[in-house]
Amino acid sequence: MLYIHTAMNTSIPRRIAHLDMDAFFASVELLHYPELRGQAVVVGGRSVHQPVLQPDGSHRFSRLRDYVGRGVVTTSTYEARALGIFSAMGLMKSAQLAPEAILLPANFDAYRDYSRHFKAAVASIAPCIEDRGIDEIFIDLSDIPEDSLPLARRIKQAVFDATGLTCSIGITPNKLLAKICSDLDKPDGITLLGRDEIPSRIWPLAAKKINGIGPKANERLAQMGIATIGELAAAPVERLVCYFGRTMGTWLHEVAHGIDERPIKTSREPKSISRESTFQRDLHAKQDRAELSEAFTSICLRVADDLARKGYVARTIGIKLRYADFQAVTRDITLPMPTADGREIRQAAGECLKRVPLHQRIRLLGVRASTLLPATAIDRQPTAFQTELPL
DNA sequence: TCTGGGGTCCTAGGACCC
DNA sequence: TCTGGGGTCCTAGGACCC
Repeated sequence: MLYIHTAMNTSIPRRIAHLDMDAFFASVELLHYPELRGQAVVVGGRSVHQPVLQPDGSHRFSRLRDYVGRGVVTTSTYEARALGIFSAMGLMKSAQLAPEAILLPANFDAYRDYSRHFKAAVASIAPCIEDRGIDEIFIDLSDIPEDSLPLARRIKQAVFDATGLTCSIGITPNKLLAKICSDLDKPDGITLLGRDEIPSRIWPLAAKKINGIGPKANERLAQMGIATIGELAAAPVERLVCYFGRTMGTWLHEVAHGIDERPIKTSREPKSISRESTFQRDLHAKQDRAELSEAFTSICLRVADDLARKGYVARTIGIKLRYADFQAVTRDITLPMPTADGREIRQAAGECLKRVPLHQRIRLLGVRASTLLPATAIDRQPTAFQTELPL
């Protein structure tokens, strides 16, 4: 029962790795600015704080205390984390904790480049890879005849040779445990774990270490007197179902026992493509109408551009607003025919906007395209549903 | 001076159909 | 006269992740 069916339909235990780049964005920046090594460095904010090249060839860097605006921390070096600065923290708040920390703007083109390189390096050793974003991957090592420790070392070396960057790897029987384990010995670590070690090494960990248990679920667990994964494992499944519903309750019970049979997905189709923008100041629908309208159109055109570049058309167009009080609302509309056209997207998004209250000032505006189809599959005929409609 | 941007998945109610 | 039941689509909101 501890085994899963592989593609060959034989029951062998899987060997799944999770690889996580160490402080990825910040580490890429340190490759470009090695003089910052050992310092508290923060990546984030709007790109108005580029380092300035001095006449003597050195760089003048912005400090956190100089930042003004609505940015958040994207990544920070381990030195900055030691000062209490973590991802998603407001920059203005982090400036209070570490005013002298160096602030660098995010350079996503460079990170994407390094991302491709580290993934290619891993693929040269282990090709069965699931993308988990720019800085992490799952790898199915089941079919590779090499012991886990030397294999992990070889993968880490390949990543370092290709990028100059370190990563941390967890190797376990499934994705859930691998994700937990890659975080246990960071940075530059390797963690191997077998099923028999779940009680001793997983159960003492906080429940929120499980991917999928966020702040809300953690708070509800705390109300039940559950803080660790072990306490979650000891809870009767009926009690969890009672608190969280059937789906979430049974899932919590399973993951606490280290059960996770999700396969490695080596490719997937996108479900939605979206763009959003937080304004530097909150805008009013009437007083700032021109500014708002221009931003709205620009966002729609960017979505259209993204659709075209990626080769998709969308049947559903939606908007997202965040008001000054941070409350968010969404509206969407499904079109009779899929589109990737900027004007049609702007038109549909405009219809959505009419259905939203606009007395409060607006902090954020976003546009989303969903129900995607490959552009090649479409000759812009009405869908079957439409053609069958009686006149 | 709080709180980015790009995603996925789940829930839930109503419409609509058989 | 207390009036099914299941399936799918559409819409809105929210939790969560990187």
